Amino acid sequence: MIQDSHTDFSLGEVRVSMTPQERFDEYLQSKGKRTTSQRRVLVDHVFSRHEHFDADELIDQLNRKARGADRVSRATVYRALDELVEAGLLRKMSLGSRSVYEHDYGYPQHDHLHCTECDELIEFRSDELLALREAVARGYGFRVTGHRLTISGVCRACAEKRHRKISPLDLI
Amino acid sequence: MIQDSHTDFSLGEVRVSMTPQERFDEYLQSKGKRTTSQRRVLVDHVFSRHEHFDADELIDQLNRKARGADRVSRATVYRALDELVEAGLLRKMSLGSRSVYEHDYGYPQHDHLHCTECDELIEFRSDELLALREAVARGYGFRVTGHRLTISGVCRACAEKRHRKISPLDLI
DNA sequence: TTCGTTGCAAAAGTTTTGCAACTTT
DNA sequence: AAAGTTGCAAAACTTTTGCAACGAA
Repeated sequence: MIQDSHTDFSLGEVRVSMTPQERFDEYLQSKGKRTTSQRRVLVDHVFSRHEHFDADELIDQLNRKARGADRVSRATVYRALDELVEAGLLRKMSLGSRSVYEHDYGYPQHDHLHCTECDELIEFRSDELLALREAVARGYGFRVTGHRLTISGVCRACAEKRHRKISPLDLI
Repeated sequence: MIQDSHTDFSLGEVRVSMTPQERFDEYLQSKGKRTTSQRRVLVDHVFSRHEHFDADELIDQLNRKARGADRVSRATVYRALDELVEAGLLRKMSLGSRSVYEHDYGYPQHDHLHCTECDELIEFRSDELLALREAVARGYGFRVTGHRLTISGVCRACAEKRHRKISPLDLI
């Protein structure tokens, strides 16, 4: 996970010159905040996989992993997630009642297909969309800082599951 | 607000042949539900203006309007909002901690520019986006049912406000 | 009369916060 | 030592729900 900082570091596709840990430390320093074992454990865990997660899942995973000395409390997780978002390491989105987080640092800009049956999030990239958002914004004198597109529907797997359950005759 | 049902009814741009009230009644009937004074008051109020609103705002407005006999309780407002969404009259989105609602029935498909300073929502339409979403989905064998795009940034008014406060010299 | 509806208050679910004890710098 | 951080429990918020009284069909 942690590498010599002179080497480029790859998470997904974008190459960056610091590990998430290093980048977070930098953020903390710049804010007069401190590097603690809780923050280290949390960042390490969050960037060891590239899945979407919510606060509750993260809390569970951390508790299962480290029941001992460096447990991270619920409150601390929420506080750290806010910091990671502010530091630009994570992106937050609301997908249901809970907020969902995903990697931002070292990960390319993308949007999502959201399957409303199984809740899976499929990522996709579209440069056209970036052009479109600029074109729209220009028309309103709007200064864009970002966007979020979620296309909802049914993923291939769930569509197939349905077909197996519903006989073709039922569809007439 | 209420018109002869043989006349077309216009809310925004799309012409429909029933008032929201009529359409809601139809939905209620089809579900074996009943037309009550609370539901009438609520639908009437919601479709008397074309703004985005959340449950709390709506409850306040209704209480201010009708303090007397046909008050609508908090619980009933939440229950009715769910029904209006299911009936296709309203669309629900989560923009912060609260859910925000907007007209769906009789109103054209659109997306939003969201100003992060003043929270204003500016609506826009883009046919290109509809094409884009189909193209993307096709690539994943995904069956689209809808989408939501929110472009965030700073609206013209807020950008100007900033300029007035910050002298050009500060920007160097 | 039957059965859906309402209002209330309590409950639920997620996130935030006050505070005393504890760590990092 | 000074100042930020943690964990806990309580609080804050939004939304949902059980239930008895009420109202529509």
